[in-house]
Amino acid sequence: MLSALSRPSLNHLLRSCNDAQALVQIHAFIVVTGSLSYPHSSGHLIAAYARVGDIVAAHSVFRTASNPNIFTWNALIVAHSRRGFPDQVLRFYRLLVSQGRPRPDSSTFTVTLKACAKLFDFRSGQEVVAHASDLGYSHDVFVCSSVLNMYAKCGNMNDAMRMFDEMPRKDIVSWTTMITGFVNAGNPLEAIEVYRKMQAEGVEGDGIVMVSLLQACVAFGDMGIGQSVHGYMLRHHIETGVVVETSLVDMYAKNGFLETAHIVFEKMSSKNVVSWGALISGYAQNGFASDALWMLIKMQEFGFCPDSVALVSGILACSHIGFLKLGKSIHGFIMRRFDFDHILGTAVIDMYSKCGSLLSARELFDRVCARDLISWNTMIASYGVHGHGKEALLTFLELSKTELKPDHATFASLLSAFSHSGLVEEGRHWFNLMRQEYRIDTSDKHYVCMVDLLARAGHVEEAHELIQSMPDEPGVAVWVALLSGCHNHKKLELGQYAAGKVLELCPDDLGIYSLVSNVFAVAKNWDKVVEVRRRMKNMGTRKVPGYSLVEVEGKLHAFRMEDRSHPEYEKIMDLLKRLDIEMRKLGYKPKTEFVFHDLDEEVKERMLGNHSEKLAIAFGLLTTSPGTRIVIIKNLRICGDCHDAIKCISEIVNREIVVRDVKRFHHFRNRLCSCGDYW
DNA sequence: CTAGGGTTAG
Repeated sequence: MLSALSRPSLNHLLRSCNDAQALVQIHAFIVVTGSLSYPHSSGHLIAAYARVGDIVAAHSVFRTASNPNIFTWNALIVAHSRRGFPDQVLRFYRLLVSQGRPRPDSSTFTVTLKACAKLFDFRSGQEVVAHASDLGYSHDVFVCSSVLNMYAKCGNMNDAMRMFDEMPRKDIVSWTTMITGFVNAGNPLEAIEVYRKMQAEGVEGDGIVMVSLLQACVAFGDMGIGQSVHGYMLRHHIETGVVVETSLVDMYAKNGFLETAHIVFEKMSSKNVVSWGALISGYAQNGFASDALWMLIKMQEFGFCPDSVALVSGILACSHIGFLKLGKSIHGFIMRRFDFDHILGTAVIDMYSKCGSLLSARELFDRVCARDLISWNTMIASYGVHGHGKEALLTFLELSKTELKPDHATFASLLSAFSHSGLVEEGRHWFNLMRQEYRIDTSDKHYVCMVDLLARAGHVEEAHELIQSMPDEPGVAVWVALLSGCHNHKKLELGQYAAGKVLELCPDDLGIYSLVSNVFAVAKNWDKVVEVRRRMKNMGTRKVPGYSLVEVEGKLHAFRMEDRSHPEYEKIMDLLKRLDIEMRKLGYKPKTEFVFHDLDEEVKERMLGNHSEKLAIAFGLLTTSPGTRIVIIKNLRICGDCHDAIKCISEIVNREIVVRDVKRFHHFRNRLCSCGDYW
């Protein structure tokens, strides 16, 4: 004969049970001894089943409970909340309310309000708030901070603030709710302001508050505040866990301090996939592709399976360096393990496009069901950078047939596609429609596209008039667009005016200075030429070294200008020498004006011949079979001489050559180039 | 006697 346990010891047993099998036995024991009728015991049993992940068993206990009290109900509702089923929380809350008994208590309301917040369901939230206040919970700190959070998550910071001000007692949770609310509303200044008030009232921040503050620093883009938060945490011995430390890693990474981010990461007491994801995305977003990919491998060596965030960052890194082979294999990994969501799908589409495989990008775009506006924008932009303006427009028209509404980014991509393809009429037409029909505010970006489009086609006066009609002060890119158009069409007067504007705005791109200097040189304005040259010399230290990447048999090969370190250097130079002879027969003349040093013509020619893209192409020709297409990824803008040279090379060797520079793709096939002049 | 605030991505 079994004897029943006392109520406290039974409840204690249930609370400490974390093993599914043991729980089943305890359950059987409870049933046999008839202890289920103890108050709270069925609640504890439900909670225990929820803890071990058996929501079905939790349900059945609830159903068989003879007289469920509020504790039993709460146990079931909390079980759904913990397992991430906010809609079920709401469902059982409504069921409870419709029965009229037992009376919901403070916990019922807090959990339900949290569910509304998660679902961004403001209407249900208001319903719950009304009910809670009817039952006299308007001053309950727990209920109040849940209401604050519900308002904040539903984007209603005004109501949240009003209620917060009226709260007689505030605790650390209600303060934090307001701080994070403002951070998420994109108002980091207000968030920091609330924190200051909290401090002034003598409430000391905890780890969670620090997380919010670090996020505020990221949103604010202020490294100084971030570091002082870190310092404060150390001085005040604020308890840190994975989440807090991950936020620190993220803060340093997003501000571009990858070394510090890595040190903090290494020192973490424990790490999880999110910590890895924060560091990897930091590397990927700051252009440190190889570090991102290295850490993606490392995390697996440490036993972590990459989540979609880490994979998206890996994909992003591949896009950066044109690593198609690895991008493809990550794509495969995703297909085996995940369903495509919007973000994964868009990242992979973008990767194919950026690695030169526009067709694969489109194919995936058509196959993936998870498409949102950003996916469409990405596809339109992909056509644009590849110089397929017509297809960009067709895709835009397809988008128009969906429920999605094109935004400023859609039009930026579309207009840019027109400008890269020389579709002047379309550009004018859609620019006007954008403003008049779609009511989208024009930004600097849109003007850059339009000025570029018009000026490139020779309509420099119209482009200038457009600039003069701009509501805000035009940025340097707008003037550069006008300048390059004037340069191409030998409009010297306006060109020099635009050049002056460009110089005023101090761009940090050497290529732009060379364009400026060129315009003055053509106009025989030698004083200005000398001045520009002097400024170029002064910024020599800020020069980014140029490099080109080419993928051969799944391996990336990097070349820098005059890079003699490559084992095949002799063969590469030999091939380039032989090509040079053929190129000259086709009328190629080295454009020595693209060497910005005062040197002999002969030396300049030799320097041009050593440009990284030429080395990479020669290596590609030597190592791939005839007829294969060669894709080059360049970190700077392709130079005008290389542009001419590659046109000829493509014809001589009968290969399709694709060069991606910072702005767009240049497709070369048999002396045709999809983008006209190199600018 | 439980419940409310927190980390990474296109």
